[in-house]
Formats: sequence, structure tokens, C-alpha cells
Amino acid sequence: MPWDLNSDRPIFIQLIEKIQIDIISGKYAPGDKLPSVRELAQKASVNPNTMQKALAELERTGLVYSQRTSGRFITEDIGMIEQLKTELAEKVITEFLGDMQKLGYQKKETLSFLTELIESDCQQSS
Amino acid sequence: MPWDLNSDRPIFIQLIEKIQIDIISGKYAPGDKLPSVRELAQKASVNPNTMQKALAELERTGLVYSQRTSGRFITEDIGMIEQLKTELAEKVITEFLGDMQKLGYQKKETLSFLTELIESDCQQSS
Amino acid sequence: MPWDLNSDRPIFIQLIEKIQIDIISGKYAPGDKLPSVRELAQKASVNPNTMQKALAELERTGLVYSQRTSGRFITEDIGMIEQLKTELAEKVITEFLGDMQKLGYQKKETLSFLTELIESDCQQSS
Amino acid sequence: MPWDLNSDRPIFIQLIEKIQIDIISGKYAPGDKLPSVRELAQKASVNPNTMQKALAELERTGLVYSQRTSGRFITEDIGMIEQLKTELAEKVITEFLGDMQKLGYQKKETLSFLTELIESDCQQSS
DNA sequence: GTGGTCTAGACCACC
DNA sequence: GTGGTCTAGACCACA
Repeated sequence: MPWDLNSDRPIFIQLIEKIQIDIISGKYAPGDKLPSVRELAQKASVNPNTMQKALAELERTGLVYSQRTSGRFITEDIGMIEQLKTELAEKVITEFLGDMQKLGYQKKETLSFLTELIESDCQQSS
Repeated sequence: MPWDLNSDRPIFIQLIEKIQIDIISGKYAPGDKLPSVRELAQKASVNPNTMQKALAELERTGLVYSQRTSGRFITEDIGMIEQLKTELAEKVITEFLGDMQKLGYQKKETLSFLTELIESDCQQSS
Repeated sequence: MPWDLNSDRPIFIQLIEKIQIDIISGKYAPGDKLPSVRELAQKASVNPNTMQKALAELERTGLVYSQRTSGRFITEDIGMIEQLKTELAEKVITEFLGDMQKLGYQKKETLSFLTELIESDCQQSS
Repeated sequence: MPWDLNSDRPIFIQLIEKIQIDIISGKYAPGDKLPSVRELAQKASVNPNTMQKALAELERTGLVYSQRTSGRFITEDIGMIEQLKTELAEKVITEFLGDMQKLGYQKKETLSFLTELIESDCQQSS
């Protein structure tokens, strides 16, 4: 479990994003119990406090909730998860369009390029 | 001119990418003379040797060529530049599709999401 | 029955206050027989000696009286209970006004704020 | 600067409340620079990390903002401060009404009691 | 054993 | 010097 310790992005932020992805992708289903702070920290090779910080932030946004003595759980509010999924997607898309613009592709060009690439891909692989 | 000294990617690779982008985007036009190694290195706050390594690699791929006494020049082979542009774009797109897949969007979903987002954007801003 | 063992206020003081509240609120009516010291102590998860100290103090002020063989009783002097009620209320009010002052509300502002809040509340709930 | 280390309320929560009061009361005016984390921590006799946690929470709610190298500042959004003031006041009032109810005073009784007490007080002191 | 809190001490980037 | 982050290790309440 390698972490970009060198990256300028704080580890706890990376942890937050990783867990968000795991929730969105369904690795952790709504209502599921998360492993304990200590366990998650060990798996990620980070200090328990760092993992705690990440989880506290996730709790603040409502994605997970904690029960004092029994552990942390994924929210059962599916709408919230869907919303998060959309938000993250928009972020990824915005970044993508920016990269393409740097390469000289305007939005519509990007779109047609992508369309073409996906359609030819579909004919091959599926 | 901040470089990701911390990143695990070698600096000379980052330099190559930056110059490639500058060529594709037209900042350096085909046939243009590049600044001297020393000058480029200074602008990028990088050791001249590192810049030299980057330029040598660009030369190897044919994107720039050097004339012994008068300096380095951008290739005049527009096709090559176009090809590079396409290659980089495909790389960016592949990465993008990968990110979206992590979020649970299949390629076609990504495409329709993107289409929708761009079209609504066009109505607003242009 | 959690006691603020951590609080800097002695437990027996807290016990006195709790019993006073119970008398004022009518949980223990005038003339009622109090449970035994042991029983009260057990309910409160407190050492019987501590409860004894609290009851002795209540006895000293006249709120309860003991009959040698039959136990402790709440005073039948309703006026005394009323007086205590008023005293405690004034204490609560004083503290309240102090808190509001810390927030920047002068007494009259506090009063109008409170009036407004209660009246709007009455229209809704009753 | 004594802190209720014994209290069951986390210290960082108490710190948050104290600073909120200081902002509302005008001790720290909008736009003012706060003392450094280390200085505040020393004054409050707590660990800098604990103070940091409190300030981070205040920053999250928008009451203060930080500039990386020059320090932390109180928000200039006076509306936000006013809103906070109102919220805290409502909280205090609710608690107050609860206490009074425990003593057997209904809301309207509490109100008339308070009114009477304040008016008699005005005739004396002002 | 769980989450939560706190301390002590360290390193970093920025200016 | 500033804020920000991270680690290591400790204690607590709860059940």
C-alpha cells in the first residue's frame, strides 16, 4: 500500500479520496461496517491519527457515521453517495477538459475525438 | 517555475512533457529557434545538464533538431507534431476513462455525461 | 445515573441540587417519605456516606426532616418550597443573563428576544 | 487560564466556544489578525495541536480564514458573525427554558418572572 | 476492543 | 516566523 509521501497533497486528503472511491465503487456498501481505525491505518501504513483525521472529515460530510463503541459505518443515504459520485465525476471531467485544452483541443473537438475513439473501441472489444 | 522535485517522476521527463506541450500548443512554432540550453535551464530553475538531457531526448524522437553552430530548432514536420498531439491526447483520454471507470462510469455513460455537460455549457457561455 | 465525578463541584453538592429539584418539581410531594439512605445511595451510584452528607444538609435547611425510627420526610411547609423554587430560579436567571451578556445582549434585548421566541413558539405548538 | 480539563466536554470544543464568544463580543473584530497558533496555545495552556484543531474547525465554518504565512484572520463577513450570535443565543435560551421547566416554571411564567425581575432591576440601578 | 481526545515533538513550504 | 501536516504514544468512556 504505497502512499505518495512525497506528494504535495496531504496524506489524509489522499486517504479521504481513496475511501470515497471505495464507497462509490461499491467496495464498501451503504450500511457496511468499516474496519477499525487502527486496522485501516495499519493497512494503509499510516499513523492511526492520520487515518482518524481522514475518517473524521468523512464523518463531517456525512458519508460515514460512527457509533461510539461498535465502529464506523457507511451512510445508508444512497442519494448522498450518488451526489458525491456526480461531483467527483464533474471534477475529473473539468480537469480532463483543461488538459485537452492545453493540447490545443477545444471542448467540441475533444468530444468528437472521444466519441470516435470509444465507438471504434466498441466495435473491436464488444 | 515550480517543479515537482518530490514527485517520483524524473525532472527531465517533466521537462520533456512541458516542451512538448509548448510545441503542440503553438507557443513554439515549427521551424522556430529554441532558446539556448542555459537560458531554458535558468527559466526552469533547473540544472543545465538536466535540460540538456531533456532536449537530447526530444532530438532523438525528431521533434527538434540541432544545427551545430546556430542552435536548436523545432521540427518543420507538421505531421509529426500532429501525431504527437494525437498520441498525448489519447494518453490523456485513456487516463480520463480510467478515472471515470473507478467512479463507476462505463465508457458510454462517460460519453453521455460529458456531452450533456458541454452542451449545457455552450448554451450558457457562448 | 451518571455523576460528574470529574467536575470540580463536590458530589454531595450535586446530590443536594438534584434532590431539591425533585422536591420542587413535585416528584417528591410535601410530606412524602424519602427512600432510605442506602437505597438513594445505590440509585445514585454513590457512597452512602456521601448521600448522608447531602441529606444532612437538606435537613439543616429545613427542606426535609427526620423522624427517628420511621425515616426522612419532605417538609410540609409549602412556603419554604416555594421560596426555594424562587431562589433557584433567580440563580438560573442570573446565570442566563450573564451568558446572554457575554454574547452581547443587554437585559432588555434578551427580554425582547425571549418574548418573541416564546410567542412564535406558542402559535406553533399550542 | 484554567481549562476544565476534568469536564467531559473536549477541550478543543471549549476552545472553539471561547473564541466564538471573543469574536461575537468584539474582542476580535472582523478582519483582525489572530495571534499565532503557538501563542494562543500557550496562553490557553494547551498543546498547539489542540488549539490547531479548534482553529481548523472555526476555519471550516468560515468564521476565520488563514493565510499561509501571514497568520489567521477573523472573517469580514459581519452577517455570518451576526448569525452565529443569534444561533448561540437561541441555544442559551433553550437551555435556560429547560432549566426553568425543571424547576416547574412554564415558558410564560418564566417570561413574566424575568420581566418583573428586570424591570425592578432597572428602577434600582439605572 | 471501539472511537475519541490529548500531548509532545518533529518536519515542511512559504516569505 | 507562519500555518499545516505527520508520527508516536498515551488515556478515557463505553459495552
